[in-house]
Amino acid sequence: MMAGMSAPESTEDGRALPERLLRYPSFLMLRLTREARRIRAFLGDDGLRAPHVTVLACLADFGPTSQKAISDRLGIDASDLVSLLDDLERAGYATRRRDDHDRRRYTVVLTTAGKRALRRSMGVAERMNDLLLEPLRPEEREQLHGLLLRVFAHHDPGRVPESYR
Amino acid sequence: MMAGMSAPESTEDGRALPERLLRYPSFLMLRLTREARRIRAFLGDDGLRAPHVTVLACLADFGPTSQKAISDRLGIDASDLVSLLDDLERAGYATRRRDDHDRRRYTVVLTTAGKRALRRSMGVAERMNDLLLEPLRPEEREQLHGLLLRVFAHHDPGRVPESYR
DNA sequence: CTAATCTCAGGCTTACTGAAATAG
DNA sequence: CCTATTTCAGTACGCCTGAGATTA
Repeated sequence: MMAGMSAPESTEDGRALPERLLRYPSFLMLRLTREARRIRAFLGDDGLRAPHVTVLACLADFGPTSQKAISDRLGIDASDLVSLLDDLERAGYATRRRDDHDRRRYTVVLTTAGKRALRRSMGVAERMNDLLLEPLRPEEREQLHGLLLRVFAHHDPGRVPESYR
Repeated sequence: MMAGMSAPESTEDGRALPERLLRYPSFLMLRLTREARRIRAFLGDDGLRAPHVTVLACLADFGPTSQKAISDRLGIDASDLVSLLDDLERAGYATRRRDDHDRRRYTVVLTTAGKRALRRSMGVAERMNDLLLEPLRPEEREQLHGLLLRVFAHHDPGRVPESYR
């Protein structure tokens, strides 16, 4: 029938979200993580997703470690870590070596190619961050970051190193 | 062998995350949405998850609408909406009525029980918000909310009604 | 014998794609 | 004939549980 029948909202805008939801920072963060994922996909896929990069950063910053130690540090389940490391190993970014002192353990080591991949990924993260926080001035970005960090540190004490506030 | 062998990090703390990741608001938001989910689970499960509540709020604020209109407004895929509405209908919180003017459409209506359920859910959301933002003072919470809202409005123009900044 | 580490199988949620059925 | 709405089937991800295999 008529095309505009279902959209009498030229001013009302049929895309507005319920205000009672917009009031909650947790709701906004949920939607913004969706946006961040979209931006990251747009910037180009190097085959690495967020958890992969997290693991690479862990290996780079804290050196070769067992899978259990990675799991504890990152809060990634040990069983999920298996396939992540399979991916990284297949791509040549990390290797598993048996620990001779405790043969139950593997020692995971970052390769040279892995370091390169991490550097590239951090470049993408930087551009994504710029796009995501585009409307904020530098001091506002710092403000946002500081508030989020305080909230996070409150719920996950120990995950934020002393040196980093 | 020795129990403390794998934890020589009394000061180093084996749970610290890589600083280069903590620098990114998007990383912190990702971890905080995990925390929010945990808090919500802790507060008690009324069987409704976040998307269910979002749909209820949509119906309450904008009245009876077609599934397509809900999908467009909330950015929830139409195919995913099907099972959500199945859940809500089964719980007696919403009903589907054939649209007589366009029999392809259903008109989704919020029931009285649905309004009650929404009120309860918003109560849970309020307590979750309090727990999540515990370390922040009221004016800091307002600051955080304002910053997140501006970022969100920038990426999803039209989703934030004019009346709501 | 008990416990720790790694692995596999599988469930459940969110987000998405493609296609069928019905109706305009 | 082509399009719109709802629905279903199936994929992939993140998060979680439970259990097996190997080793301490």
